[in-house]
Amino acid sequence: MTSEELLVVLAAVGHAQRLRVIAEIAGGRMYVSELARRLGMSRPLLYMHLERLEKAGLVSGSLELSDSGKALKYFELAPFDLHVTAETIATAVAADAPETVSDTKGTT
Amino acid sequence: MTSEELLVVLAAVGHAQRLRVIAEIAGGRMYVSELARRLGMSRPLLYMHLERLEKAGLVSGSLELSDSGKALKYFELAPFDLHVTAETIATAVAADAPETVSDTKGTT
DNA sequence: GAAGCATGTAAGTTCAGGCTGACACATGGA
DNA sequence: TCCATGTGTCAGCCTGAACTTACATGCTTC
Repeated sequence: MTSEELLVVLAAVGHAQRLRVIAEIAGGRMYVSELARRLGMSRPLLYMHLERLEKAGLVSGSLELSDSGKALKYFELAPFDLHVTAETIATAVAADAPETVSDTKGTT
Repeated sequence: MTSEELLVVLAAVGHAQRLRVIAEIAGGRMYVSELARRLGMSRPLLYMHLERLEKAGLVSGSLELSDSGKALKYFELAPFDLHVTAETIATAVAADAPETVSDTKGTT
């Protein structure tokens, strides 16, 4: 895992609102408008956060038709298990910068 | 663990530069100026990041006197092991908001 | 057709965090 | 004394993220 990939997830999860979003849909899938009402935030804003969470692979959304024929966008948690230690981070950063500067080998 | 505490750590670790800082001192303790040179960033900036990491409990610094009598501020990793799952988050957020709105119990 | 509720998106604004440059101060050595 | 190197802090700029308002669109139901 590169540091960039790790960073996307960490940055995604490192925000109060997004933590609330995760906590909310941890209780079950929900469509956007409903979720926005529950969390007391505007839909456009929620959209942004959901987008970010989705890009990080933490949630996944799917557009579905309700009985009444209305289109509802449901979001649910994607199972994730992030283990963060100094080693994890060091490894990720190392993977990100392949060229060991201190080394004289010019394996370019 | 409240969501705030969790957030401090996650936000601290959710930044490229700070990941690099952690990765760097994962290889051993180092004083600020040296660290700044290695990472190629200004000391004031590094200070800010170190402060944030320290507040999150990820690193710890100590001012020491070198042989030459110069004061050096050494930073080293604080052992940490962060496990992030939907449950972790949900629990933290729940701990943050003690009043269960949907519940009628007034166990305040 | 108007009202209600849903998805999307495109403005625009505000604000915190990231970052730079310059400073004060201390010490050791030429 | 002057220079190099270290700590520590402050003022200020600037970018990007967060957030709001407003709109277009589609579907039902009255």
